[in-house]
Amino acid sequence: MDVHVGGVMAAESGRAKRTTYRHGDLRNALVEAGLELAREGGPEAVVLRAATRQAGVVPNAAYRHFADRGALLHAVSQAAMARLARTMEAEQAEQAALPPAPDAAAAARARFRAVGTGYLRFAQEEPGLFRTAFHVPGDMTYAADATAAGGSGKTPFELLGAALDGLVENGLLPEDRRPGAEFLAWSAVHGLAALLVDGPLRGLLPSQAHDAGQHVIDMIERGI
Amino acid sequence: MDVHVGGVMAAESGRAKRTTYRHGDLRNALVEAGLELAREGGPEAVVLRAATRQAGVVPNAAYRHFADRGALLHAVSQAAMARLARTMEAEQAEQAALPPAPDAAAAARARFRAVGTGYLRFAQEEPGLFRTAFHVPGDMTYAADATAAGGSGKTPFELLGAALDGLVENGLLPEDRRPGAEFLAWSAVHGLAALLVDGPLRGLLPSQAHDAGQHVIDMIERGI
DNA sequence: TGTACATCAGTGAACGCGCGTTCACTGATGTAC
DNA sequence: TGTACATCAGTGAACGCGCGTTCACTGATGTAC
Repeated sequence: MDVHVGGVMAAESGRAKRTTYRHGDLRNALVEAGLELAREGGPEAVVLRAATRQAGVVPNAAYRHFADRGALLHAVSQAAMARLARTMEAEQAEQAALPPAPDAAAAARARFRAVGTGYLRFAQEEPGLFRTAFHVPGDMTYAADATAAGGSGKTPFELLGAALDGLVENGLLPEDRRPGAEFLAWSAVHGLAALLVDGPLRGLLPSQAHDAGQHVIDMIERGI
Repeated sequence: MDVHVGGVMAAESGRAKRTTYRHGDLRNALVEAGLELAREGGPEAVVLRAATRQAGVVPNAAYRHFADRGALLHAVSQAAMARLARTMEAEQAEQAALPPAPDAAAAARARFRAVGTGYLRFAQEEPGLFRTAFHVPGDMTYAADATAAGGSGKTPFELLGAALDGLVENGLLPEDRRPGAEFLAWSAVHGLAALLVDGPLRGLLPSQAHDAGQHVIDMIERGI
């Protein structure tokens, strides 16, 4: 039941064992290994030797694909950000599919709330990846960095912007309040996420965390 | 111009040089050294050997006062939290002293806003300490941990709670909105802090960051 | 007031560890003739 | 279609590093008589 990928024998789980001298897709394998490490230990756990070990390769082989450990970590961080984007997109899709077709304003509002709900869900389900996504900041705010985007080609920040635009278009947010609104919404949701992931709210049950998330999003809708 | 502290010769800056066999106040010196390390490198920089080096002592001397590196880091984290509390208290005191005596409601509101402003000021001025304060979460939410408190004996979380109580007492916050309000306010302010310290808003100028903070606090007042 | 002694804070030397990174290499792959 | 060769992905061995932690020790301090 092994799967061949360019000369790689990948057991269905655990580390790969190669049958060929060449690996074939080492760069991706290292990023994937890095994600696995980050999932459990956050950015500090993205250790070059551990990643190569998991890819079934000698440590210095990584240097064919990354300048140094920082470059690997950066790639992993971008990949984690892309996963965040995908979770947000999935949440939006789910919300859109669920109930009987509502009016356009209700749909825009649901899309906005799904942005926050998806963000929080990702933080709770994948705290290690969440922390890793935000570890190498760069400028993901403005740049449309494709490697940090989800299926729609939008980064998390761009998804939020689009949702806010939807609120304005449907008269749910006055146009003069639009500028800078992403930072207000983002701060509130990101803060709850940080408190849940790292901080003193770490012990909350998933249902409690969900409720807290809905309350925070309520506050944003009122206060934005 | 050296100052004697229990047999310790402390140069006005830099690392201490002892004249006596005994140090006299090593526990405090290690926490202080840890704070200095954390200030520049966050929690990861709180390295046992570096702290003892800075205290002018052999590495294993630390084990007279801390069970292991984690215990030292925890103490440093608590100390950082206490500094956060003091910054918030200082901000409140400043606000209270400034303008002509306003009515009680305005004072309560100013005290509330000062909680957030002080929190954000600390995050910007001392990002390393801010990250360190939140690195070992424990349960500072509920426990009145004296070592994490400021001059008033209140932890940051308790300062926020008291400010919210003040809003209720002065009719600025409906009583039925009070429960859980600290988590809404905290999330929003903490999120902006995290984005400023670690995240994509890291490059903001102090004045821009201040404006963003005031907007977030405005949102909280509206949406809470 | 003076001496003997217990306490325990800090010393000195050493350990094993995993890390990132370097070097000169080997051998599979794809291209040119 | 078959052979020679350049390319470059992965190997193997080694390095120096700072780390946390352990051990048996030494000597300053404070207390009991």
